[in-house]
Amino acid sequence: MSIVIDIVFETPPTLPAAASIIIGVAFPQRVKMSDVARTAGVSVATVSKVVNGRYGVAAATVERVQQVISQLGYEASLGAQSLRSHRTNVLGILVAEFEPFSTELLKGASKEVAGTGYQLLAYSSGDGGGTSIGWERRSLARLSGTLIDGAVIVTPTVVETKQDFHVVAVDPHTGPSGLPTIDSDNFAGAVLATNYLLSLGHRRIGHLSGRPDLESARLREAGFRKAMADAGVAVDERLVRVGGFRVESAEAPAFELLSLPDRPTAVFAGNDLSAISTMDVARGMGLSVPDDLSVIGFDNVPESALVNPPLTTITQPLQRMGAEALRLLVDLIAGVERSTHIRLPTELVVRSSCRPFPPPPRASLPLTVRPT
Amino acid sequence: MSIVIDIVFETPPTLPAAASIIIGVAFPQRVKMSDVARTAGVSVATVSKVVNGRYGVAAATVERVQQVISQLGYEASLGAQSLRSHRTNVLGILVAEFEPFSTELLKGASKEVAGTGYQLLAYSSGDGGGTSIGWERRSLARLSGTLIDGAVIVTPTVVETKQDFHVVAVDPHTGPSGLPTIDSDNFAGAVLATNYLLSLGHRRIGHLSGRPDLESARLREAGFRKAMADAGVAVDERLVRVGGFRVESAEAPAFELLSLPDRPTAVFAGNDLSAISTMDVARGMGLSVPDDLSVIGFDNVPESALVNPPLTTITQPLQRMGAEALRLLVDLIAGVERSTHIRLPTELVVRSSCRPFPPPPRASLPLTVRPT
DNA sequence: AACGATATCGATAACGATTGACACTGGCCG
DNA sequence: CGGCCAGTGTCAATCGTTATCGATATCGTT
Repeated sequence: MSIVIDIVFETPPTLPAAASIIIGVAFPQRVKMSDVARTAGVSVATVSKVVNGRYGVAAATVERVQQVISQLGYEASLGAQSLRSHRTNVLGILVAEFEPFSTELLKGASKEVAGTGYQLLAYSSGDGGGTSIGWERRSLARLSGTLIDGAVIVTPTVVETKQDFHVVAVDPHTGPSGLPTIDSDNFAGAVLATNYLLSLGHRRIGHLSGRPDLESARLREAGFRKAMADAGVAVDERLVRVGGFRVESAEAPAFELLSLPDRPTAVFAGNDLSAISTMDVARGMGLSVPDDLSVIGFDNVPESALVNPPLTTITQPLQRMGAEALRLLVDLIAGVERSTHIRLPTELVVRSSCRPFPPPPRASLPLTVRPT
Repeated sequence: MSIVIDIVFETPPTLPAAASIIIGVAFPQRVKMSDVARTAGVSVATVSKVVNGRYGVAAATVERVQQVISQLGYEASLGAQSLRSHRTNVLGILVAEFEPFSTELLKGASKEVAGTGYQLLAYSSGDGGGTSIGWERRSLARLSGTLIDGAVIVTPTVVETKQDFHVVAVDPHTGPSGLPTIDSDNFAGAVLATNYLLSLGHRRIGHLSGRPDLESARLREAGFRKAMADAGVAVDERLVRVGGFRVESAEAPAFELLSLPDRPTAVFAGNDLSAISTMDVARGMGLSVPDDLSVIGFDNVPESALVNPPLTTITQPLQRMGAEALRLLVDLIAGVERSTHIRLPTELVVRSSCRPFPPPPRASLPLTVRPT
């Protein structure tokens, strides 16, 4: 009758048939190379040769072994394989936790990895709160040498380099020195953000800085100060606090900032998460964003467009950064000679979380009604 | 002078000092258990006992070994460890690729994993295009038994269960049968979406269905048909096409749909990515969304709010689904008796990609100007 | 027919960590 | 003073896979 009805009714006889064979019956145990060897009547060494396509196996044997492999659904154990051969064709992305920033990088890397022959393994140390430094080193120690052929590390603060193991850092501690690095122009972006607030008339501008151990956080604060100085506006140091780049860690300093007797009229948050946190805190204090307080963020994670009001922010091309990091890593492993530091540009994205100061006379509604 | 200035200037003497010791000098090689043993003057077996906190080591020896471990920065190789002990305290999330849907689940799972003692490993088979079925089985075969203690599989179509290995499926092929499953109320959500378009006056409504092998896609189409039938509107089968849940795979069918002589006035896309794709195609054909075409999606991935115009869609609580999946997996491993199927609710999120049909007379601007 | 040159395949030793079995060291008691 | 026991620590086997190298079979050549 209809194509789609057909699909709905035709699928069961095919797919579930295969599924029912497989579910819980066929391979109750993991099938290993020795199973394949026994079934095919050869030794595990021969199976290994077939799997890795090495020389010295008769065509007929290759055929038979491959038959058995696909029949039994054999797949090499990543753990055992890497333990022995130190080559897995898997690349790692090491993050402290999966938050918007790192998942955007992940999306970019995932697109880039297609066609390279590598697979992607993202590993979270589970150290979200940043309670212990050195998660990068620990994760790297656990996975490198075995399991992965190279790694992209997101916002590392301490990194060691090892022999024969390639690492690319995204937004690291030490800035563009030492490790191959991908970052964006944090300084210019911060100047952009601050100048935007200044151009709206704000003078009492607060800043929630990021984790002080990250180069990007320092550059953003430096850009903020530079723009303020160039505009001839003195920075009130009470308006500069450590926000820590996370929603939870930004709450207290944001509250302090907004509790000041002469609170800022605008806040440049070190990243989008702390900006979102600031907006929440402001709302909780009965302040309206942007009417009572302008807020600008940094990063342009997707979440920044989802909040109310949508956040004005500085965009860095996160997915592209992830893709560039992956490409750089692949090139390093392949031994390609190339530049090992890539800095991508930042841009201002105007949404709705900032208003001029002092506010224009509210004639009707702040939105200008355009004539037909 | 100020706290922040202090931090900025005080950090260099401390952190980089530590970094410079570590970078490229201290541990050129991976440090393994035998290194620790040699340095501490004991055997590897003793080191293993200390690491795993087993009985039979003198307090003084424990102390000394731990000293050496932290001094050398030893960390057990995940590969070797799992190969032998079959217990790693790492849980896997298996996805075909890292796109908005799976990364949202990842965020939710990442939050939930904190405090459970597990770490998270996300593995992408790299099979983005869905070219080969069975990526779930292959990934599972590669990682289970070794490396991970349990897995969350995202949108699997074929799954086998193994002994002593726990798997939770998110949005699977077979619906809530067989595996422990997390999904959302796809049918109700689709009815919601379709009724919304109907309530706006649309009658020629197209549908871009999802991957026909996913239960969620079938339920969404079924909900669409049910709502249409209940409203007494016949479904024009030429307006129902397979969109495949991905941006690229939706382009051709979207183009076909919009090229019809009597094209639909509204499209219910199977998910947000194909909705976004539809909007792109429409723009490319000179059609305005929502003036010439209303589009509604499904999922409410963050990207849906970023497009222009922001997409009206059905929200499913993706992060919560990821969190629930992880919690279910942890409970299963711990042997907790509990319900193994969780269905979460869906809701309509109205943004700007849908308009009434026929359009209201355009007096001035479509936005009503509210009196002061 | 006898020989060596290939082709094919299998036994074996790692890789790094875990673990049960076992050997050593004292101290203490009979 | 010998023996026994508790307390420590080491040996060796093992997980699943790969690399080396030796063993066997096959074949052509003279």
